[in-house]
Amino acid sequence: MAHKVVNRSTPGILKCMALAQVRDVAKLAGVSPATVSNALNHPERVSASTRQRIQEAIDELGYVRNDAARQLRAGSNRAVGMILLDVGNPFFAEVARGAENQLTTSHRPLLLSNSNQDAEREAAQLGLFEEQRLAGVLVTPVGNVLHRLRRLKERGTAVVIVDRKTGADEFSSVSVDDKLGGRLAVDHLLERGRQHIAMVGGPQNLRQIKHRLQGAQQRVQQSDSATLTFHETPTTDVAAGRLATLDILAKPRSTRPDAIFAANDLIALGVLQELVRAGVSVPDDIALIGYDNIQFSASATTPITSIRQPAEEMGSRAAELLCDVIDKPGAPVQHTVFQPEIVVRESTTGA
Amino acid sequence: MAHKVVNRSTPGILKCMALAQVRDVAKLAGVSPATVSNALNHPERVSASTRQRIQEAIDELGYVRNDAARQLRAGSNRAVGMILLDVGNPFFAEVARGAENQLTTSHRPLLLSNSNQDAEREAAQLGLFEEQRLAGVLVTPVGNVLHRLRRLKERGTAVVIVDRKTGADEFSSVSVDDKLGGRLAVDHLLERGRQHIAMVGGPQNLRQIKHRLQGAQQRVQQSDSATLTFHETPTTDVAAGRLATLDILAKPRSTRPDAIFAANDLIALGVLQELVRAGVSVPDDIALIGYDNIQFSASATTPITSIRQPAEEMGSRAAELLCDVIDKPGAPVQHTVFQPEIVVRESTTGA
DNA sequence: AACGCTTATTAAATCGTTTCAATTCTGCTC
DNA sequence: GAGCAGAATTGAAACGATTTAATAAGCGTT
Repeated sequence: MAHKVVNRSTPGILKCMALAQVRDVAKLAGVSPATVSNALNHPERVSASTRQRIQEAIDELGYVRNDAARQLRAGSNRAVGMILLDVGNPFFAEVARGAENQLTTSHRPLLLSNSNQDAEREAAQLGLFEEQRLAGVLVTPVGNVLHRLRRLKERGTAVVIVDRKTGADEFSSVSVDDKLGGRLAVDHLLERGRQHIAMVGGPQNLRQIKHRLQGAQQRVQQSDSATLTFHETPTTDVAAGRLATLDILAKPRSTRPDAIFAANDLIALGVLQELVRAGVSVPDDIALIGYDNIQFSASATTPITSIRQPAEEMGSRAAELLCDVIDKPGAPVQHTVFQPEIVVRESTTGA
Repeated sequence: MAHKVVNRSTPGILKCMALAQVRDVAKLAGVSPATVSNALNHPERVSASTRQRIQEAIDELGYVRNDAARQLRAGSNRAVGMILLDVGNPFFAEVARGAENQLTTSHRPLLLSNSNQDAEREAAQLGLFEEQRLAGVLVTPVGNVLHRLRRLKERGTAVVIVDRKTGADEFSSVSVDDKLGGRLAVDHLLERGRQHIAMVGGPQNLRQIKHRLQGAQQRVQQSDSATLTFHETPTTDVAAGRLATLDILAKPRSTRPDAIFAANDLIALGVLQELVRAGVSVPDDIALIGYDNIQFSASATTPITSIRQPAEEMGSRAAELLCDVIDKPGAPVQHTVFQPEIVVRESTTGA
């Protein structure tokens, strides 16, 4: 009898089990590819007995679905991507954890990546996400990416902004009132009798930091004696805090601040390290307050007062909003704004 | 004149620019889809003038390649995946950073995810990676996933094990000599005159921790007076360290250890917190040594002596090995074993 | 045994890109 | 201007899954 010639290198199983596909599974189970697909994606459509036979064939062959093909046909991808400003910062790690937990309950894989606060990297990552036709993206914008985000949205990818409220109501967002945070910090310092505050913080093009500074300035202006200076740092890590502190300590003693407000806790830790090394007493000589309330600020040489942001909750809420956007495309955009809280520790109060 | 009927909703640009594809670009640029593809993937095959025309069409339409289709046809994916034990642990974050930097130079996107030391999550992540036919995977195994990794390898996905040398020479790996690390830690404590050491550490099924314990035990056995007890914790975070410490402090004072060896720095920080809170002097009453030398251990209440692992280097080396495996499939497996070093700080020496 | 009616299964079309082989075009030599 | 090499371009066939609409099978009723 004549056989149709099969164009694959047919010895199949023997040759190289690298490429088992639905049709192999189907053949082994004695059904059609369509049935295999149904068994996988709509189990209720296929009888229990064939389902089992198919499962056995799958196990036997070690079949793993080719996601590219699936996606191409399905036209969509369940996964969502998240671009972090900096994985090395425990604050963002915690936000990511919150998002991940939430997404896991929605059975959506999360792809993490980080921009390192580099607009170019961010753009590259967005490009990847775009090419992958992800269901959604969680992003803390660093560069000028609004047009990219718009394009993503037009393409049907949901977008939620994390840790920053965009002016326009284009995207749902999760954020924290950074101006309030800045005010809280300064308020606390003034209450403790400090008058000359130095704020140390990463590049001003980071919205969050700019707002914290603005809040701080507002509060300072309400007092007629207090002063605020801003020491801009190129990055937001421990090293930045150390360098800035060296600068501050190099000044004549008379112009030294009596309090330092660090734009985040990593910077605060750096500041603390150099103050300790220079023999400056915290808080007696200089009080120190950080931002983010990462867990390490509580166990620092001198436990650091900090402005708490509900990191994990922010992540999970962002993920929740994202799922909303994905699942109900018509729904209005939503903004969740969290309130920062001050967590007072020794670095501003003394032992 | 008669037109062939196009099956797409043709108003195209007007209707919804969501779906510009090669054929739209081709039409606008007055060439065939094949040429567009060539312009994108093999620019040298297409003349400068058409290349430019195509580029203009792409910009005009906002065309973004559909990666699923590309992959399906190409059969491969440049991206590599990495499964971290815990993003919240700065050590792993730093390893990831190293890998990411290295991979960026090879123009390979990195997909991060974390298993949270949960075998089930790990398996799920591996499943995703498998379905995506990634070029390679960097993984620190937690569950029993050797068979999955083998399958990945058979399928053509490169695998490199991070932070653990598998017995068999199946996969290239990057690791640190954890037994030596354990010995170094105990050695240092004994040298400082400590005799009764308590090791506090996460689940023993984590290879790294088991090895650190073994190394510690070996060293203790070389002394006839020293003792070592092991306090197993279910996790490897700050909270675990705190809980274990409460247990230790609950014991009668006479049986208290005079030194604690924490299996990592997060645990060490937790231990330190509870010791401080209980008024136990570090290192006078109890010396403390951690592991990983994360940057926060240097700025703790009492700076913590720690065993340094070259995190970033490990990540970049792992990525390098992975690229080797991907690019030269025939090459032999390679193992890079880093040596840990002790970084001495106050927590074992006094001020 | 013919009839509806539900349930299981399948053949064939499709997703959007890349690639191969074939074709057209270009410029150049003799 | 015929002949030709090489470059530029293209039509049509993949890639591997899913889906739709159609077919087959089962099953109780009359």
